[in-house]
Amino acid sequence: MGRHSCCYKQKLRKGLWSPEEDEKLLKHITKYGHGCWSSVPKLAGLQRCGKSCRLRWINYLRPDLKRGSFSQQEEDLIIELHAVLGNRWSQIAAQLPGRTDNEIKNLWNSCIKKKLKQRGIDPNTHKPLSETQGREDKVPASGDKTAGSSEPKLLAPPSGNLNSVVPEFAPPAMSMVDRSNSENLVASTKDFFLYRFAASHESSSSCQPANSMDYLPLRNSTYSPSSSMDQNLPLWFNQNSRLPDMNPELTCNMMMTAALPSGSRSTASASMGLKPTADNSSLPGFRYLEAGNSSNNSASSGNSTGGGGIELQSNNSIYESGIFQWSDLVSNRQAEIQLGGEPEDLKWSEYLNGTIPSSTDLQNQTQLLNGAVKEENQFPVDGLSSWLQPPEVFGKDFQRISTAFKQI
DNA sequence: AACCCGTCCAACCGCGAGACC
DNA sequence: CGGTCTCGCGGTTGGACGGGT
Repeated sequence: MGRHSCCYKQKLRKGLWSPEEDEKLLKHITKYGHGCWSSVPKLAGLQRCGKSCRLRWINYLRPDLKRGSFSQQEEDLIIELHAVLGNRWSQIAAQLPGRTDNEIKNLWNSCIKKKLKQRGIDPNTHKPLSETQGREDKVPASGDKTAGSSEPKLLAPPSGNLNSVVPEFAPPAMSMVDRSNSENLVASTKDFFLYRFAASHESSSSCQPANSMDYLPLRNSTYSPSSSMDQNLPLWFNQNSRLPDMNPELTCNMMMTAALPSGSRSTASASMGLKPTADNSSLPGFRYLEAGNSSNNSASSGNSTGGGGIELQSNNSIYESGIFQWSDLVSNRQAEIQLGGEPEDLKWSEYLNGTIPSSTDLQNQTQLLNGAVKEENQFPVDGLSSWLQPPEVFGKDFQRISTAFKQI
């Protein structure tokens, strides 16, 4: 390990990028892709290190970047995600389409922190300042990577009262599976995080990882203004990720029931090998799911309202029990989603497909849900997929959560 | 006009992790 | 199995900018 080799090289430019440099980099990457970043500057004729080129591309030149100030919805989402994820800016950024981790980090440090403090909330713990002031001197200095806010909330909820952080959260776990009391305590907290992941990933209508095209936004509010809530709930799973050491059935049930409204329930298999393709990525109501690897599964078409969602087969649906009220859960989100950025949504679709989704997509969706799901690691999007790499957001986080709860 | 100061943000730095040899 | 390379992440820095004096 050690320092990046490029750091030793001489005669490399540093500092702000000139328009000419931007143009060179942009032309090179759009034409050839980045491949190995260390070779990019040489091939592009830039006096920069590969690291610098990568950063410039990710933070500035990438075509899917959203420009302009953050909306209130985006800020709220950042705060919520930070409460759960801590300073994992890249993962927070993955929930905010077109935004970079750097951008979000800057926003947090320069703006959101202040706002939270003005509201009497500790930005590190998301608790009222009055609660945390006594312990303020014990907060590790920034730079201590082993502590602070970067990993604080996986072993314990951000506050004693989950609802204080996620007001709409209603722990569904107790009614879902018959567990012992001790298990319930762990499971309810675990459910909270699983729920938070599902919820946070459906929380934005433009739920699209910022730096990847391997995860497509499964949203249709853009295309179907009168769509019901279920259509607005994209759910993301890394097709490469699994949920190690967790009961897959329970996990799947929780994830899916938390993510889908009762009105949209149809059945699908516990093994969601469904992956986004250029064709299905923009399908209304279609959700990209993967929760495991079991074999005896099939997806079936949904006859749900407004385009159909899919849900894991569940013997213990919390919806059927009537305990978990979807409408309460999603009401805030729905408002957010419907207020969400239409231009960006359209941009994504156009960007990926070159067209705006038509009604034929609905037919495609049905076909897909009937089992004609094509497995693809990278869907072809006119070469774009070759230089946009998938994040490991879910794989890492589920593993972290799983590990964390194993320790409880 | 000149200076100071605070804010914002692009870019850099150092490190961990994984791939590869 | 250890060394090297590459990538990606999070923390930090420094310059541009704007407002106040």
